[in-house]
Amino acid sequence: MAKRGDVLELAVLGLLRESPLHGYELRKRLNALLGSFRAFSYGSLYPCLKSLVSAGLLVEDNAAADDAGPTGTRTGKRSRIVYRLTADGKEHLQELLAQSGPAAWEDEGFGVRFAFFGRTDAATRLRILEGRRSRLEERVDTFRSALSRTKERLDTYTLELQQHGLESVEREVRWLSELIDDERRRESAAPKEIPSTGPQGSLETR
Amino acid sequence: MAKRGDVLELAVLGLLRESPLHGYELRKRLNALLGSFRAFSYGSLYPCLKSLVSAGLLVEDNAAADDAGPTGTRTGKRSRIVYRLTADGKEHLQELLAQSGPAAWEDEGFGVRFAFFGRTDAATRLRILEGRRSRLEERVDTFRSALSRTKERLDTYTLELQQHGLESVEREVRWLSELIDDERRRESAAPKEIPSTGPQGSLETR
DNA sequence: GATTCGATGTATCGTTCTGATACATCGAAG
DNA sequence: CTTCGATGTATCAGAACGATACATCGAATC
Repeated sequence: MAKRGDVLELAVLGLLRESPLHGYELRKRLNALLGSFRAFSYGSLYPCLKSLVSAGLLVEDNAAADDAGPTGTRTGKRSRIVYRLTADGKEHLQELLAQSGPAAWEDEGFGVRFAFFGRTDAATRLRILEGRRSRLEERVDTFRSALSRTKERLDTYTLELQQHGLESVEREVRWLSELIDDERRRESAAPKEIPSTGPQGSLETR
Repeated sequence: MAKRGDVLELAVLGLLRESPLHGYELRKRLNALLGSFRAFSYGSLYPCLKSLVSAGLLVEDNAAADDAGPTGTRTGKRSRIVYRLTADGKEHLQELLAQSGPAAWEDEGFGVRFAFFGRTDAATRLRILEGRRSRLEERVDTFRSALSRTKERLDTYTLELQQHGLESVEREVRWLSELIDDERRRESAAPKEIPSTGPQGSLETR
């Protein structure tokens, strides 16, 4: 199925869920949000926006009323195309966020899914985190065995690179484990409802 | 200038420097070597091989003589196209490995460069490592300031994601610093020549 | 001893993505 | 008053991807 494009679609819908935005601002937030592992160009953003509009998930809105920009109040008359989420769009977003299969924990999709966990229900969050973790664990196994097989005839720098890559993934696994523990703690604290304020301040919703 | 394709080219030349290989095996080693941060498909490998052949850096070799494969001795008559580095190819590879500009320390190129550090001279290694480190340090600064600016109005999970991304880059910087220290130690131990056996066993050549 | 199956092996093709660029307006600096 | 960088929309040639087709091999399964 589709891969790359789906990620962009989800990211756009997720960002527009907060507030309507125009292309330029959208791209900035996109790359600020996912900056550590992904970047999008206009060449993919604009086509994506168009297809979302024609699918009825977004509408273009040429107004230029209020803008919570850095400084200065925007007063009208700029030629900016503001994109806004429709009801269908919101629904579609919720459907995407409710997915908890491989699409949600593979490399391409996980980051964006995680960024919008605030709109994802607890059970789905947990499933995605665990899926992601086992995915990475199997990658660790693959790497480790490949490493022990070829360790002897490997160049020093190659070896160092492999080792570092392996440790990066292991670190990722530990991170996920902590997140999973947090989720579990919160779940047992409020078995079917989201707590308004958790007892400890490590992870709480807004 | 060219970006993506250059990486593949360098990786292919670097791998073939060790021994002639056919496409399938080449791709496997490619993804084993760079697996932690990059994957190539046949759709890019074969065109790359062709262009390298027509540029005279590689020659096709339809023999099937010896093969240091996992088990079993290959005895002839398989339809495999083995690629071998020409003299021009070796020269070109050395030129590429001697580069120590931005191309060598940006995200795309660094990994491959590092993997072939065994064939790169000490001064170039050091320059690349330092370039890479300062590149990542400035990224850390960007991230950190963006984070402190938006920390308050950020979703918990988004914040967690940013934090984790930031820590990943910081870890990378520490790794590079260690490597740089090692290089410096070795350089001062043998100011213009590569030592055959270093006094401590952290990093030595083959 | 026939058959299934996964690994090996070469190759291409439609779709998607990128990097570059063009073009235009704005605010601030000099 | 003009230069410059940030903002803003948009497109295009070329590159890369994922999928797929096709074929042979070794080893199991029955």
